[in-house]
Amino acid sequence: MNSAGSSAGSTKGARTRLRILDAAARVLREKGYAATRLSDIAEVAGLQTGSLAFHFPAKGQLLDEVVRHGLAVGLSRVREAADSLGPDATPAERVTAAIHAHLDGLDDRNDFAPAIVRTVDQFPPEARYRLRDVHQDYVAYWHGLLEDARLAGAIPADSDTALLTRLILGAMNATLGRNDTGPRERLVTTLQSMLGFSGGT
Amino acid sequence: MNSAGSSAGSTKGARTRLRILDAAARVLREKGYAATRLSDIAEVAGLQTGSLAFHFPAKGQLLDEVVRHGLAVGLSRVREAADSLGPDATPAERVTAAIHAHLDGLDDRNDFAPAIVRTVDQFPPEARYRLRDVHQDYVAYWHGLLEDARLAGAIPADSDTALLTRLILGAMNATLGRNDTGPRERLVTTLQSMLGFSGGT
DNA sequence: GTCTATAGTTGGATAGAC
DNA sequence: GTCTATCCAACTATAGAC
Repeated sequence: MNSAGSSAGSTKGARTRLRILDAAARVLREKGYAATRLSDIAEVAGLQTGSLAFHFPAKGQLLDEVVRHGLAVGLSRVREAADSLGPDATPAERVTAAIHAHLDGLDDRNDFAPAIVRTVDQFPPEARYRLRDVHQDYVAYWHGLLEDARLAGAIPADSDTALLTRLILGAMNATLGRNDTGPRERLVTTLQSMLGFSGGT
Repeated sequence: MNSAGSSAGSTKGARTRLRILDAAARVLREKGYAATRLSDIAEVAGLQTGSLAFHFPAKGQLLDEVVRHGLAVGLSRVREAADSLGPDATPAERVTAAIHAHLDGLDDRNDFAPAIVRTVDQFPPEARYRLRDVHQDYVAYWHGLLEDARLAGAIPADSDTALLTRLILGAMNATLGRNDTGPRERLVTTLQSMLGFSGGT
């Protein structure tokens, strides 16, 4: 989820805009919402502070856009990972692929997902309200995956998949920035067992 | 975890200090680290901004103290809940009691635990470093509970309890501020099943 | 489209009266 | 132990040249 930029066919302005978003995600991840200064973003993006105003009217809108962009990219990555398995894949396999994709997004080399996980709760209430739809889209997609798995018998029939969705996302996000979560496979296995997986990697 | 104050036998200064901590926890919970102004804390505590300096030399130290105090109280609550079951209780019962206590702390009527969960990641790096011990104490106590449960056969023998501790704490903390997690009993049951509980409430 | 320069705020810290 | 008053640094936003 790094590199919002580098789309080839864009205008210069569009490319700069994406460079600013990349920079903002990085600063946001490192400093948090209120401590993120436009001057920091400008420096990382290689511009002067005043120049940001041409692309984004205010700090709030810029940071909103980081969340929108990050969640949109994140959802498309997860969706692609689950869908690319082809029509013969089991729901359990799709969930596992989604877990891998989500964990990949949280990787320390990325900026957007870590920035969002660490700082959504710091956004001012009005901003959180504006952004609730994109959040809901992400959660809803996961809920669909788990509900499919439940209906297919991969996880217990009496599972509350809406609740389970919240909890498993919380569990995954709690691994952010920890160096003590061990190897990826062990982590994925543990998450599967938390979901009540029976068979079917 | 509200009300750091109201200890009877304290001096006036000590009581004021606790009133300031209560106020700081509330503001911190609502606004996040950097957006928390000393003037807000002072207003909630019923003092003038300048008066805070008498009790805490700087904003950073005041907010550090919120985390220390909150985690110390939280740990003692969890410990008490698990220990008060008496010597005949099973490890699984102790874990369940601890889950209840942790969830109680996250309740919206409290300030300290929600403030800490929402904002630790916003503290400046030096502060997080200073606070790592108190965090570690909390996590270590939970790890001990889960390891006891594992050895007693209440959760699968091949569980990585260190990892499981991180994940289950993350799952519980992810319920903070959500209104859609349903009734408490369902939540606890789901968490138990995520731990791989077999029998023994 | 990006720069420099500045206006206008805000907020943490401090000094000294009471 | 708390108040008032003030200083000073930091930062967003904007205006206007290039």
